[in-house]
Amino acid sequence: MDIQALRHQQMMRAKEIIRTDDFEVMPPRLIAGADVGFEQGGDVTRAAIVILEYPSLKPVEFKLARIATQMPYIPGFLSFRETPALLQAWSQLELKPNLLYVDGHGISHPRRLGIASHFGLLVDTPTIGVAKKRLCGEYMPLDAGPDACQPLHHKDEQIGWVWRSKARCNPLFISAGHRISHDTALQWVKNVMAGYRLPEPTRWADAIASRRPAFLRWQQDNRITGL
DNA sequence: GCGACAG
DNA sequence: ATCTTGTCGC
Repeated sequence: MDIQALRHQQMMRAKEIIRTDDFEVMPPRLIAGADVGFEQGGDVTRAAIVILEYPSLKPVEFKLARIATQMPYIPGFLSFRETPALLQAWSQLELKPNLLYVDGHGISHPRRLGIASHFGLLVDTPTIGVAKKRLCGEYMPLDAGPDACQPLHHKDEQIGWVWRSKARCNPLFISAGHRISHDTALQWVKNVMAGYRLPEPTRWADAIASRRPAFLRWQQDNRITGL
């Protein structure tokens, strides 16, 4: 694989990212979370996308895709590794969300094309990047308390937010993905929190992609009750 | 040259 | 990311 070519592709596609609010529906009626996991020592990539209703935050559909892993993990090039599986899960969905939360960075990326931005561009849908670690940029130390927030900067521009979503937890790195502004991205993460460190769409997608026991139990229960 | 480095 | 038990703190 040619990293130089991928870097060039990122720089070109980053120019297509829309950083202003562009919701088809405001507020969105359907939101979604996307996450990727791995099996068998990394040979198999597993992508989950889950659709939730807003504002109830109840899941109404989910799809899981499994494909052979395409590429190794290289910081800054995550989307080339995870996007193929995500696209497959996306294509199987019967419902399409008005807003999608992606596990990883959006424009808070060295070339402004993290996985949330790249995937948002591919499926032409508003996206928000929700990452658990910094990839690039600098920020002022956060207050100890909950709800502490600082802008994330890189090369003299704001690329996102560092926000403590829950007391005594490490902060989240929130950034615009595609077709959304900084402020709206942060606002819509706050709008879908339910008392945990991660927003609900991300939490559900993670539970599905990683086969969490809590999700397997939920799935059993709802087959019986018919959801 | 050295350190940093989403998932 | 994934492999995994107990443990500390609210």
